Amino acid sequence: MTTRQKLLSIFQVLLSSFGKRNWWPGETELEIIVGAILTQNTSWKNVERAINNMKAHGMLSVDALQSIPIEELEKIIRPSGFYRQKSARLKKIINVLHDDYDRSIDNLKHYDTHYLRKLLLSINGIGPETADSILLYALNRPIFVVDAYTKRFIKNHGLYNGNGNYDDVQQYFMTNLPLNVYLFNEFHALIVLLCQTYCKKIPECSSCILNRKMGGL
DNA sequence: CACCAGGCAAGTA
DNA sequence: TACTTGCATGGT
Repeated sequence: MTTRQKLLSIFQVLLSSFGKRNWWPGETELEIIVGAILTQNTSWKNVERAINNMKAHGMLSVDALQSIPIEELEKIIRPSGFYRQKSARLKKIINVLHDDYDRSIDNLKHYDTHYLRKLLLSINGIGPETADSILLYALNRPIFVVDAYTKRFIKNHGLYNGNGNYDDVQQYFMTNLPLNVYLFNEFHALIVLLCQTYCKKIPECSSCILNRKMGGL
């Protein structure tokens, strides 16, 4: 069984067990970008509070975020934690959109994925996971998102024995799977749900659904 | 009470 | 290069 076959069969088990996750929660591309920053080391529940506050204040537009004083933005996103850092980070990415890309996320769509990843990573406060989440979930690019759950998942199930470095883990998935937006979208979301449900801690997840349905792989 | 959550950057050795 | 620390709220 090749790695590709193994990963695809895992994906099928997760999909049939949990169903489509339909990520990313969010009505617009900007809301997805905002959520990607607000969820940095933060539970999604708290991010929802912050985003709801933003909606109530009409803050989910490039122009509104460009205009609002940072002190006001801090108050609005406070429930998401790290609000001083995150308000500054939101301001930085909005400044790039506003000043360099004509206030429109649509204009980003003309650029290739590699260029956009470099652009996102050049913005202070956007690291690899946030950049890749934006690329996959807001801009529909075939980029595999790696997070703490992904690393826990491959470690717990003995799928990959590298050093756990972000780029290496990402390459493990991207060289062993077809570069498909739908696949990467659902796979990442399903890994998150799997870990939230079963694989709470490294190194054991004996009750994990994969162990039961696939004989421990 | 301690520990964690859909990270990142800056500082240290 | 590889590790440590600060950032901050809300839930368990």
